Amino acid sequence: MITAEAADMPDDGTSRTPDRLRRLPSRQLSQLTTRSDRLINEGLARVDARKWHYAVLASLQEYGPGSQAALSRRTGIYRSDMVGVLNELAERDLVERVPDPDDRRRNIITISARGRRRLPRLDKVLDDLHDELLAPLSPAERDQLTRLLGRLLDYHTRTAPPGTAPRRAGETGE
Amino acid sequence: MITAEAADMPDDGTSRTPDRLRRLPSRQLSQLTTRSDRLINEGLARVDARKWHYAVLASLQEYGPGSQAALSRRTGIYRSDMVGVLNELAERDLVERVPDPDDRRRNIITISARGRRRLPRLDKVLDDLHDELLAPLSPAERDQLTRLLGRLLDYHTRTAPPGTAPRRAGETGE
DNA sequence: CCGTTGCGTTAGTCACACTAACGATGTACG
DNA sequence: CGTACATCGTTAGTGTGACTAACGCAACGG
Repeated sequence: MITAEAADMPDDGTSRTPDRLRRLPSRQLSQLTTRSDRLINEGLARVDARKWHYAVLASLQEYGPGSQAALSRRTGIYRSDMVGVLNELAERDLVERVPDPDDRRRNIITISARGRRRLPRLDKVLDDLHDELLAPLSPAERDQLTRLLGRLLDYHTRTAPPGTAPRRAGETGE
Repeated sequence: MITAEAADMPDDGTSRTPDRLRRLPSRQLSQLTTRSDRLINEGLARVDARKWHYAVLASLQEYGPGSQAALSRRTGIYRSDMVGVLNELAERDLVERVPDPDDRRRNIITISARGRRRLPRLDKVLDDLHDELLAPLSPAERDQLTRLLGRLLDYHTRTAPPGTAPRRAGETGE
């Protein structure tokens, strides 16, 4: 009783997603992430921010100033991409980038007063956005979800730290 | 007692992710999805498949043959991208693409014998990959997770069907 | 002194989601 | 019956995110 083609319900298949796909966690994750990312990006764009901005500002606030490389490690943003993010933040006077006198390779990034003021504002925006994201879930369920995700994330960040490159495997056709 | 900079634990910040970020569901989702996607893509690549292949084959198996547009709707793959996916599947003789005599705009896509044989193989591969993906969770927890994700997905697919374009909002700088 | 390692930066790759526009066809309606 | 509109398959292109490669420079370590 899986297919619904020969029966009396005329189903050209236009209807909806196959069962095999609907319950596939990897698929649920990527679909939901697509929605989530869109929601967050749009919301942050409305206040002229991006999620990387928040990540960097939060990191500076919690751990204090640091080099770009350190920031990269804290936030998970690649150091190649960090350059641009810091440019954007500096343009907006949310951080200051000054050369480290003790190690002339480094820049030291500091959160500015303006950046410090910005952070709670972004907290609020994100909070509201997550309210929309998690709308159908009760507080307890939201908690469950973040705990489950947290555990998975822990597991996978331990076993596969970034830099573990994606393999390109056997291509038969083409 | 939030920051750990002035105390006795020398924390250049290289350590780890700020708390604000770690518990952010949207962030957990995208990070986990990155890992998940990598895992799945690599796993499928090893058997010369991609997730879209699976999606299309599963859809054909469950709902029977259909036009490319119908397949798009079932799988969530955009019809612009469906072209390429079907090319790949046809190259591998997993589907057949024949013009619909009743509607000359349409192609009718049918799963081939080979495709039908392929599907359980992919089921197995995906099953194993999900075992790795969800490794730290008990069966009950895995179930919880998929139910929570399912509900969120339901909610957001109802309220924001694809085609709801991402807004590009006020850019002050640049 | 020299090799390695870390830093900031530039440039480029690949996949994904999505838009725009096209020509050919089908459908509805006045 | 004709014409406006919708749908189909297809091509091309956009923006973002994650990531690699390579660079020149500076620091560290033997």
